[in-house]
Amino acid sequence: MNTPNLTKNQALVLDVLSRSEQPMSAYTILDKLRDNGFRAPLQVYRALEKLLDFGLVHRLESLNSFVACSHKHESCCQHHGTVAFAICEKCGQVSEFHDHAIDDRLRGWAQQKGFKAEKTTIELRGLCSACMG
Amino acid sequence: MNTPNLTKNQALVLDVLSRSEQPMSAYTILDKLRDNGFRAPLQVYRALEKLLDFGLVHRLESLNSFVACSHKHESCCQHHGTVAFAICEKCGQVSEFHDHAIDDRLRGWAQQKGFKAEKTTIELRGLCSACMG
DNA sequence: CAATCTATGTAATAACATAACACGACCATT
DNA sequence: AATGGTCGTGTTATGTTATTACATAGATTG
Repeated sequence: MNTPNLTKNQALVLDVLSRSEQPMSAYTILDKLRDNGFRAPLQVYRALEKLLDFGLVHRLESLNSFVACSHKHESCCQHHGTVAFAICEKCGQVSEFHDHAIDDRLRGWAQQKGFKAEKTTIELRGLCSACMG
Repeated sequence: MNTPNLTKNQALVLDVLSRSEQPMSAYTILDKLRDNGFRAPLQVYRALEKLLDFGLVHRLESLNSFVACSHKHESCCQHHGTVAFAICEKCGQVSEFHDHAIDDRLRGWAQQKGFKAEKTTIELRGLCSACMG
């Protein structure tokens, strides 16, 4: 899944997400793109679907929101196994990380149980160091 | 957080969830409980909120659904650290498991980054062994 | 040119979740 | 018994997230 040329809508959505410090819901993205001709949620969801496929964007399940992948451009996260997220409840900052040991344990469990994992979600909700005070 | 006596609504919701082979959305639960006098989503959500607190029910973030905790009664999951779920896309079966090594790695990452995790979500989506064929 | 594929636009609706307000049961204290 | 507090509950309305269905336009290819 190499990152192909993006369509206009995909580029707009990715741009908005990339500039944001925080995850955004589809509807927030929609609002930001009204001036660019976006009228309906579907325009956002369709762009997001592709961007997720390309690995340029991640979906945060526990927030029903989306973030741009923090691994800037070219050859993104595919190489790193599962992506984990630490989400600060206070400031909204999201840290993306990878851990091979965790991947191994999950793979081990799946193998032992005969479970074939297509997609793995790991999300920590809490407070980042800056917000702990 | 010991498991206290449940109220009528909490008991009804837990009962419905416990009998189900699959995770249920709040609205599906609501439908099942119409005959018991449930009329509005809030009745379900309020019961779920408490059951989640008690650790008798888990929320599956990637499904916007709920399951009864598989550790039957008394002294549930609190003792096991983070709970992980493997969810079969085909049959809906959910397997709940715990892994101390994963807990350790996540704790290690958090400690190193100064992140205080309040709640951790681990969900595998895929196919269970019975559905792989 | 037709056939097809992909991206797009629009409207309507479905699915998930919460806010706001009211009422009654229970319990403690006065 | 009266007061006040907390908690569970019921109801209506509303807010938020996501999808279905249908129509159009452009590019590509046989």
